[in-house]
Amino acid sequence: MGRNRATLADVARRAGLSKTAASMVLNGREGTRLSAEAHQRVFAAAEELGYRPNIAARSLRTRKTATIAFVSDIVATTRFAGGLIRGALDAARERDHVLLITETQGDAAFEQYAIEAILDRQVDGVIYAAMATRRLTVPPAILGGSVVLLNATSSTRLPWVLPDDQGAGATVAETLLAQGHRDRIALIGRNRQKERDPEISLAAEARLHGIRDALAAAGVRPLTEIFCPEWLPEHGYTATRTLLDLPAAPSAIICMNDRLAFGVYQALGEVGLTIPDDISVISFDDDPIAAWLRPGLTTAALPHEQMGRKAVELLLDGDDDGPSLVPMLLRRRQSVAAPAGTVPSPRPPGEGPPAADVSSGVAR
Amino acid sequence: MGRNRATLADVARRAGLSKTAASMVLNGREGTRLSAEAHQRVFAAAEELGYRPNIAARSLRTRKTATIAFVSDIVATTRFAGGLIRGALDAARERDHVLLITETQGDAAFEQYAIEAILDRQVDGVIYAAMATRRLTVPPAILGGSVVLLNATSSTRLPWVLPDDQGAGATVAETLLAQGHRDRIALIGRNRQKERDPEISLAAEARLHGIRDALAAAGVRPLTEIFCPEWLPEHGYTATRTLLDLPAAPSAIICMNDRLAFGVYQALGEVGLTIPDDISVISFDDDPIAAWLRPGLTTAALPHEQMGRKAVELLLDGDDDGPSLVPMLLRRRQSVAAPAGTVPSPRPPGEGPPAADVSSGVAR
DNA sequence: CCTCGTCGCTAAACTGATTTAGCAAAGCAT
DNA sequence: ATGCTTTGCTAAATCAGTTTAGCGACGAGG
Repeated sequence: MGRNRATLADVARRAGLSKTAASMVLNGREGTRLSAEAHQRVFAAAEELGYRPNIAARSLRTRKTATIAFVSDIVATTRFAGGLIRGALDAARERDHVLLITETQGDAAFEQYAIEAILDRQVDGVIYAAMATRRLTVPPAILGGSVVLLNATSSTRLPWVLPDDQGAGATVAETLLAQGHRDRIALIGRNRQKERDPEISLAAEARLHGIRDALAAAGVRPLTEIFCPEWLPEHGYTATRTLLDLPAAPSAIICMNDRLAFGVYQALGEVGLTIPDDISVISFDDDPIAAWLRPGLTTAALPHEQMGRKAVELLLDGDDDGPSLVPMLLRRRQSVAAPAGTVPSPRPPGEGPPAADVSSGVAR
Repeated sequence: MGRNRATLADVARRAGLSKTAASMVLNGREGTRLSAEAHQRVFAAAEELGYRPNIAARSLRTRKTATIAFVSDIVATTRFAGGLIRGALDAARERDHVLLITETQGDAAFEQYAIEAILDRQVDGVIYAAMATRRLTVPPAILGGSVVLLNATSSTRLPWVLPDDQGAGATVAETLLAQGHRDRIALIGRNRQKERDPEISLAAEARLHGIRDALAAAGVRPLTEIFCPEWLPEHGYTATRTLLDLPAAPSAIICMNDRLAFGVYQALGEVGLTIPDDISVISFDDDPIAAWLRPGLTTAALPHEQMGRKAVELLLDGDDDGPSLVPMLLRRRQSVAAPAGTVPSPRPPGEGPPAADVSSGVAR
């Protein structure tokens, strides 16, 4: 692999010039006074030899490696990681960079290893990513270089990229309101721990706020809010059973994530309630299951790919250092309808949804 | 980041020895005649200075980078990728290596970019991975070095790592047989394309063979085999509706993967059939949804993590070049029971499953 | 004709490691 | 005392680039 590759010296020799000249031409150095003809000859020689610079040699001198480290607590192994990595990968490729991936798994020793591996390889920058949107502590050792936090914030003053969970909360609430739901909107997935401890989650509080504020703006309060120890299907299931035992039946359920919603579907199915005719369900994340459920689950999508992309852009381009809240678009499927017994607001065919602006999930 | 790191020269100076001596000591070179005291001094100096070698400089000389490229068609962005990457990451870390990740997305230009990036960085080896278990074509440019195929085979003579789909097929069939299912076992997910074209899938045919052979060994033939254009929940759903319209009702359904099984659950739920009391369901993959379904889906798990690990081991250790079929263990949950109207074979508590050897999913 | 500046280019230093070739001193045999 | 080997260590080359310093030729101005 890579045996007998042409070196810069080979190119220079073939072009009849010095290594210096060849280097300058190939690097497009300004202000050099090399003739147009010299340029031609170098380019031709490089082309003919299929010359590719040796990155090790180059970075020995320049301390640049065209490599970005992607360090995550555990993200690389999660189903959510895909988008994050893919976006970063794409953006990196566009900038002729490559991604070095490591995982700390929340283990101090592993983190130490990752840091050293990164430092040893003199990466040009570090993307420090978290699986769950949260606040984390960045190891001081890497603070010397450029670092971008992905799906995370930190007490350190560092650029970060987060999904706009609060905006998504508003979008979700407004979507239900637009359909005519008002006083019978239930909320599943309240969780004190997640809401209070930013080291665990930033999403819980933000989503809750977005929902509450949007409802309040319409003069509405949630009918019930059910707490869940975790955001897994089983908890959505039991929460729904609890909910259905309550005297007042909800017309719509907002779930704090899609896995909860899956549990809601299961519970509703068991008691013979139909989505969305009897109850609407709406949620967050756009987990793959959202598309697989019947009926398809309407949900505010985590923009993982754009987030990964953005992180690389912040790291490498640096220019765009505005707010890095990435909007979460609402993926409209079939789980939301007007409340039962309501005449849906008239909507002539082909005129689009009644609250089109809401569906765009604008960042705030 | 990594400013003013101590160099080998610094260590040598502090130890009062030459760079040569320091280098040899730190690399644990045999046959050097450096005194025990010299060793001590070098180690002490390196320790005191927090010396870490500059990898660029080292690999310029040695052409080794302690870096492995993980090239995939699209695997890095899939939910299935997690385990593959995590296993590789772990095994790489144990061997003091790091992973460089690229994705070709099946695009020739991207693949070209990935190859060049890899060659430029002089990685020590390449893991070429596929999302779906299949046969693929390895770009000749990387054949000069060491390459291991992960979740894929190739016409090129290269070591590969595959899940033991055929063994899993047998395990699955035998599990149903052990429960007393015989002549009413239906199969959902036949697919001519997948079964015939190894470039699309190697799993379909292997699983089918495993199932058929195990059933045949018990003198049983599948009751019905339903074809599906894809292996998605909706296809499992419609396949089940079709199945239920047939005169003979199945006692158990084997699905070619978990997403199909999800569709089966949906269809069965709609018509009011209970799993496993009315019908048993069993499947392949151990997709996250398998655990979320109610009842939990019994399924032969794709051993992604072990596969990723194995790939690195083959690449770096090389010694173990035996068959790299990684067994797929059966994840026993609650979706399989004895057929309705059957007295379950007596099984005293605490004695383990009736066919314990089957449950271990031995590779074959 | 001399000096100075610009043009077009190059030699050599430098990056930080590994590795080859070999040197000085000590030990040993003759 | 002399020659040979072994011991313990080092100078210098090398990897493949980038970068600094500067050289020779030429033209213009005085």
